[in-house]
Amino acid sequence: MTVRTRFAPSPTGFMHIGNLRTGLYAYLFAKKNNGTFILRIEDTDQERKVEGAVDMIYRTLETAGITYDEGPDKDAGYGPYVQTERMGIYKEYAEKLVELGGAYYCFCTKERLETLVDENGNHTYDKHCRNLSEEEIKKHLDNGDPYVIRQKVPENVVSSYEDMVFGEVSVESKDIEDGVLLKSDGLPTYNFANVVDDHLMGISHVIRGTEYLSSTPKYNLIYDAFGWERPNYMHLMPIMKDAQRKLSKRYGDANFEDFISKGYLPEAIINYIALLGWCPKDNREKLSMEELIESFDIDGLSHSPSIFDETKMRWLNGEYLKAMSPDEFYAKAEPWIEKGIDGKDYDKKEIALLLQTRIDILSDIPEKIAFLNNFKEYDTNMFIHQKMKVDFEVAKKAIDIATDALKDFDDWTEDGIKEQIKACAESAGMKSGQVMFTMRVALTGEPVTPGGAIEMAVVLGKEETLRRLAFSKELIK
RNA sequence: GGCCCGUUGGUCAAGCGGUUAAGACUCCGCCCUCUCACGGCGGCAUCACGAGUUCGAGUCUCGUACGGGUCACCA
Repeated sequence: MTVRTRFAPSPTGFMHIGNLRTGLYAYLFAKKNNGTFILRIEDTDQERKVEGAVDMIYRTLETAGITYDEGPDKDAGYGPYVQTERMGIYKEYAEKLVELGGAYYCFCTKERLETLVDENGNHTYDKHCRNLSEEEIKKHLDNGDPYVIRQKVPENVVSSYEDMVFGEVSVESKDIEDGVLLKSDGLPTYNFANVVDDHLMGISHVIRGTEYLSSTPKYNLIYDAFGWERPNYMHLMPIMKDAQRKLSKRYGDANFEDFISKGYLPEAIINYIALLGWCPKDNREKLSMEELIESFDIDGLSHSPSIFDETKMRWLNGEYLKAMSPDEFYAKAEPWIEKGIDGKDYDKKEIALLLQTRIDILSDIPEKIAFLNNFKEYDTNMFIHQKMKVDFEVAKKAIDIATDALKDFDDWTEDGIKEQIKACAESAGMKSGQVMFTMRVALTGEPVTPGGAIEMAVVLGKEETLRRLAFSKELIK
């Protein structure tokens, strides 16, 4: 069987993580089965359309590494791939369905429809126009009366199908409404456009959110009425913000681009969301796109919603950062380091080396190195260290030792400085650890730094190192 | 409310009738160590509840509770 899957987002804003995951799974499933992955833009809802949203979809898929084989700009004979460019098609098929007995004209007014509300406030259609005679229909049509075309749901049948994730799903036809297929403005509803497009585009596997799980039998009835082959279905549980709420655009940072600008790597985001609702057979946690394709299987799909946990995504991102070569990491980190040192003349490569194992996301960088261009009065209590046996007296002595050791010293390398400090500490009768601890604080004014005293001295350079030592000495007094 | 779907630690989750109920994140402790981090080792903590089927149930069935979805000329 030729596998053809599709991702059909609506251009109504930025690309939401949950939505992206649906696209990812459709992509993985297609690639796993040597199939074709198709992008279709579902923009029939003109009211919710957002300017620039289509570009956002392209951009997101590209940086996420999800490449479609067919789409608006890659027509393989099934186009157009944008629903508003397919408008003529739907009306034609809706009329065809009427001929086939699977749909009918409905001339009910909005006012009449509004009176049809059940005790729970839900709209229900009473099939008023289902059995209009040929003459009545013709009369309305000739009058130019506005109309919609509704699905003619067969009576007393049970529509069921085998969902690839949930197994058998069935719904009785009495629970299915004669829904609108073609609106009075001549445009199709999602329900209809979706079926027609999926069929015409030869979609073999429909992969989408569970919100469609219970309406799928209704769509199947349309396939049946046309005499079309039904596709296979895979419904996906949503990604949640917490136990009750779906991840929502309103909470701000649930979209792909935001995470990218916060310093997440696209591959880490993809990896993480792939694992939300799916688990590979071997339980691996870090997988590249190729590995995801290789190990993707339906068995691993979850039957229950998953809560999005940014803490874990941070961790995963950190793993990706650590796995990079120093050069790769530097390329990614450089702009953030620049931001942190604010134009000061420090060796950015050296700084990158210190940072690589100490951050989870790139945006952690500026804060971690702020002390480099911001060194002023600090709390001297930092010098007091029980375990190290350092107090103010020891600290002053240690600073003196360090200063003396370095003021005429020129081998400004890690090894060089380290040996020099060690030697001088010992000959002064002090533990090198005490000197280095003190020196680290004296050089940074921070309780926590991305590296020890020696590394800090190397990054700061000789001149700045001596200046800060002197400054700290004064401060302790 | 009707219908549909679901429920394993705080979170992601493995598990497909017999397990000491994996693993990961988080958190805590220890080791390493000039702070932190990395790395290594260890720890806390889970089968929603009740019946049934069975020699045996997280795994099967049925109820209950809880959660989600859906009932539009939105997608």
